[in-house]
Amino acid sequence: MGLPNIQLIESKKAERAEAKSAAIARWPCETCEVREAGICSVLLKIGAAGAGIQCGRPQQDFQKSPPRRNIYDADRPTENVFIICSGWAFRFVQLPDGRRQTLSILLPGDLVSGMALFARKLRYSVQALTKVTYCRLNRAELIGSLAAKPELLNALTGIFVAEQERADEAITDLGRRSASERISRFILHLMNRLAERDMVHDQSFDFPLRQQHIADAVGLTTVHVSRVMGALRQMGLVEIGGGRLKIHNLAELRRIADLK
Amino acid sequence: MGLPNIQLIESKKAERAEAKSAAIARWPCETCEVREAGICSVLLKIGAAGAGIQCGRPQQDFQKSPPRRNIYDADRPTENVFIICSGWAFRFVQLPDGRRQTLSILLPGDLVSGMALFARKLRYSVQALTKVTYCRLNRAELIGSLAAKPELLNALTGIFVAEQERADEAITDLGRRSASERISRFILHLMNRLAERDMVHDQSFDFPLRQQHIADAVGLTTVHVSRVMGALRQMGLVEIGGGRLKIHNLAELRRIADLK
DNA sequence: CGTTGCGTTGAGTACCATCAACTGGGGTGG
DNA sequence: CCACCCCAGTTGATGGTACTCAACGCAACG
Repeated sequence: MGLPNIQLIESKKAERAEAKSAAIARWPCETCEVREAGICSVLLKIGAAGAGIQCGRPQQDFQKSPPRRNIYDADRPTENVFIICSGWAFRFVQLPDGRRQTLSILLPGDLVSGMALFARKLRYSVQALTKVTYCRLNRAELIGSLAAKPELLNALTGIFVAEQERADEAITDLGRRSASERISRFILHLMNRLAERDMVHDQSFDFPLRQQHIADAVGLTTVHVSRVMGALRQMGLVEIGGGRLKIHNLAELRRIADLK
Repeated sequence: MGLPNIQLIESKKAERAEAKSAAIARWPCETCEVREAGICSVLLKIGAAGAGIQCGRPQQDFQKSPPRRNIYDADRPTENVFIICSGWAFRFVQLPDGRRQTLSILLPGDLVSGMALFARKLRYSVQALTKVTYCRLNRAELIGSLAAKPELLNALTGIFVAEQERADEAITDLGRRSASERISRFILHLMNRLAERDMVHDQSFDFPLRQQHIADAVGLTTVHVSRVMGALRQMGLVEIGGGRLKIHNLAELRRIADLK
């Protein structure tokens, strides 16, 4: 009784493994590490229910981008909505004279922006910061399934509210806070979002940003970012290197950031 | 044939006038000057159709506020959503140390904020800037009628997108633009919004803002606002007085504002 | 006629930008 | 292997924008 059963189990395992690797090719969501984050969990649930999103059109709907390439250019009409699957990206505006402001950093599981659902053209561009894989969804299709799927509507309103609150916070930071406040808040905010994705361990996390990216996000110059970050490092609050950031003195960093 | 008819007409006129003044007491929307602006037109259409919004519960749902009083205090739970009927208001955050940032100026016809629909507590406060009348709608009721009323959903998504775009613009302004750019953009943006309400004539419009309000909106101090506005005045671009602002050189102001 | 709120102006300063030089690491090609 | 370059970051010097503190004018108001 022993051996045959074991063989059976092994062969089933192999079957499943095969099925899985086939699925990987067709459907990266199956193995996605952040599939429970953000809007994806809802989309997958709906997709599983059979009716809803046609996320499964395979080759076209999952894209890759190398670092520093624009995923979307401002004001270009598109029928797609983007979700970041892996890697980091950011959404930004560039003024004619070259000044640049990034509006938000996009992490795995993030919808590029809620308003992308309801507008064919966006005022900002989206650029890959690391190697990025992202998912393109058809806007009209998504909106169509919105009326019939209250969970989706709920998830979206949640995303809208969060985005708007974050925007209000950014306005306050840029309007009224000093450079060191802005930078330490930026770091802590990033850590919180990564922690939600279980991407922080031992107060240390991946940090692929150049100082230029930080500067564009907090409205400063790279030179000044260098000075402030240097000070934070010298005070023993953070340590940066090898594409990672580690926080050594969270309490003090939070104090500087004027948090809680 | 002549006289009797005229009397009839006159008496009907009187009837209608009576009915109208009764309606004013119960339902200020009837005579609202901005009833076609923003979300109100949709709400009124739905209300007229009979089923939807119970905007007509009279005495409780229309409120007045004197200047400088908070209509809503940050983080206080509420079941209401606000719409500004007349007068100016603004939504702002106040940091513990007293620094203040206004997030948006609210004009007649404005929904206080789209996210107010989906959150019981808001991170910002709302304050009357002039004498204000505003309408309180029940949040749950409004959301309830949302599924059944696609026009309402459309209007709301439009408002969401506009708010988010405005927020992105504010982030860019505060992060990357100089004081004079910010102030001239602020003025021009305000003029555009007032023009949509037909409240601009001869490039002149009501301007009840103190320099403190401008400073809080554009992230500067009152002293610096005074200097920059003084310069704009001295260059002959604008004229301020008697609670009104008049633009004398639109082209040059737009140039300074880096618009178009 | 004192008070209060708002705007203006001046002097001095802090913060952050700008310009420029220099370092160190990583890749590339000779 | 080394020379070279490029990129990111650092550091210094200098300057400008905007802040702080303070005084004053002015109009509205009780």
